Amino acid sequence: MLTSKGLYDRLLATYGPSEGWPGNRVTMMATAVMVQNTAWTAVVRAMERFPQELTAQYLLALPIEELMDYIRPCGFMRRKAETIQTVMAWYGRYDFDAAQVEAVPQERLRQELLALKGIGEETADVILLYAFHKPVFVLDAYTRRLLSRLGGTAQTDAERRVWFTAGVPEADKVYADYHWLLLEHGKRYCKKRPLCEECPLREACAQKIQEEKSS
DNA sequence: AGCCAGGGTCTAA
DNA sequence: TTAGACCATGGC
Repeated sequence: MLTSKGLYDRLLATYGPSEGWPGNRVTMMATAVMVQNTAWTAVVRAMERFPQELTAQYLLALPIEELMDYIRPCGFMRRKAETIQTVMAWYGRYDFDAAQVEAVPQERLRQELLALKGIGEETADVILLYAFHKPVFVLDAYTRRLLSRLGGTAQTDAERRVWFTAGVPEADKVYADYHWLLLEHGKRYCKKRPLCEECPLREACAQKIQEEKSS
């Protein structure tokens, strides 16, 4: 079976280096909430509805109904509007100063984020990685699906994390690129089974594809 | 026309 | 502790 490093190299060669999560830190955190169980195109449409650039202070000062209206295209607007303000209030505990946040150990930050209503493991990890440059490997629907199709036998997220991080430099830049590459790949191929014929990873997935055909 | 997106929370058993 | 309902909207 393909190794994690092999997969990373293959994806990098295919799609090139990532452009990272778009927007400044605050935009990044807000869009991380907006994209929960939502297509990225909806997030883009929501961002276009805001009358100005996002800052933490602006988002905190917005009446909740107004914030809900801006993010409407993303769905789950009641919950997400509340969560966005909750995250910004959390950022306020550090005086909206990224350097202060980054000075805190990764695991403690993770616990703080997980304690916020509306922030689960994936969103917490994405914020740690892309907003505060902590070396966290992010697991999401795409990475789980792809690992399974490669023939991975990991049953839990802990096991999946071990597989993905083995043999790969433990650096936020690498994890960020890797996560982004997995998404780029997943959006193009793994969602649509017929496209497997032209997928750059088709040999690596061959066994799984065969199993599906025969069932 | 229905299915599902880069999830998370709450509740019931 | 785990499965299932629910949250809302838009793209395809």
